[in-house]
Amino acid sequence: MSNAQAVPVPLIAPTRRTQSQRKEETMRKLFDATRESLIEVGYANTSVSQICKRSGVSHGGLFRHFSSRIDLIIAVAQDVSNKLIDLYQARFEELTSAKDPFETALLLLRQNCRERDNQAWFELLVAARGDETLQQAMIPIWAENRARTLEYASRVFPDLRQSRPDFDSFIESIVNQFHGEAINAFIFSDGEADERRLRVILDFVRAYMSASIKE
Amino acid sequence: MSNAQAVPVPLIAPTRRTQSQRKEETMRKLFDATRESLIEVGYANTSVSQICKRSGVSHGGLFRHFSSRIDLIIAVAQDVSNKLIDLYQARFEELTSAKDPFETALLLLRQNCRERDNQAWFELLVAARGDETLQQAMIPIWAENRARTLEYASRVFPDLRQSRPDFDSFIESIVNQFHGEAINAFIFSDGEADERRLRVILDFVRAYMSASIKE
DNA sequence: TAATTTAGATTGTGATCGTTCTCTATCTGT
DNA sequence: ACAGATAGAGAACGATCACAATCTAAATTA
Repeated sequence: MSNAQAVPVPLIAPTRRTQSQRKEETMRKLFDATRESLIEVGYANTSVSQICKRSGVSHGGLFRHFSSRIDLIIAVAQDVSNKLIDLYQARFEELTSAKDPFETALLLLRQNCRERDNQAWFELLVAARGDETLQQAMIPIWAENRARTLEYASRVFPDLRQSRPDFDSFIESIVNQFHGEAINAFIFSDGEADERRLRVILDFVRAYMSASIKE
Repeated sequence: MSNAQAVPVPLIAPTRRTQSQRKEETMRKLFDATRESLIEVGYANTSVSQICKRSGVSHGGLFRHFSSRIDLIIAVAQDVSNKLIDLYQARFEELTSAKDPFETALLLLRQNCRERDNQAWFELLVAARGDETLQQAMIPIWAENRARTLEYASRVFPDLRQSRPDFDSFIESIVNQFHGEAINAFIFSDGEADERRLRVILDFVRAYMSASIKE
């Protein structure tokens, strides 16, 4: 006992944080763990225990901040949507200075739809069918996601958006195509077939553009 | 007790059936109940109890014919795929005598993607990500579904298929678009926006056709 | 018709589900 | 420094999960 208590500094750093810091940090852990769980094991296997195990947060910790599992899921849906929108924005902002904006835009759009977080997004879209509460909560989140996507697209091609009343439908049909491709990729992905389809769609885009110039 | 046993005919018809008839009938009940459950309450809620309740078959009856829940799910996946393919075929066979085959084909294709069974199909596609066994089983089923779809499309437009090497990619990109539309419809459906997109795609199809004639 | 096999119903089992409860640790206002 | 409030840990709850074991009904074979 000669040198005991000589240095009272605890080995585990106390890391003094405010209550709101503590709260936000564990909520962030829960968000990340839930999103990862949705991506890796799917909605059906994203249980409370699964989330707690991945986040390192206890059941008690989880239910302090969320009154139910579905409440957390909904919060994660909003978070995932925000992340995806931010990615859209960041990439499309770069795009304004691209050489071949049409092809580059198409590639970036596809890249976004193949994003890791997009898998969580699809899990939530499909799961919403089976859960009335989730579905109701998803409607505004989904609407915002859709609107912001169109917003950035029209920011890249302002003239086109001006001259063509069907511009939004045009963009959405392309996005839908990549979404369908992403769903099928859940089962099997054929890179070459993807490339061939991209060329077909690029023809489609160019035809749409040239038709616009004609008018 | 005067007239008791006078007529030994049981009130509940005995309906004498062979063993294989009995077997097939309950398996059909299980298939239908599972498909309906997938559509109505989603994959996450399609439990063994749920299936038994809907089909009127007991747990014991279910596990006599399927060694596990996932075995039944896989069999249902094959069944749903077959139903969808049969629908494709039936509708496209009618199509060969249509006036405006392009627009009619597009409408029928969209109709197929909006089919009730297609919701079960998407549930299975997405759920397969979270279940290695299901995913492995889905690969050949999915591949067959994809191949047969292309087969019927090329049967309707044999000349186009001949002259254009990218015909398959062309068809698949359109199918993908409708699939993406169907996924979004899980949350919210905007009929007018769907119509506007259909017109855009119809322009796309016509452009593809006229480009073909040019060559 | 008797023996055997197959179909199907019922009940039970251990694991896991979402949620609640109790208790301790940490932070905040005084 | 002390009291009150908030954050988080962990055990326990009833319900439900996939599945197994046991048993009865029906069809087949002899």
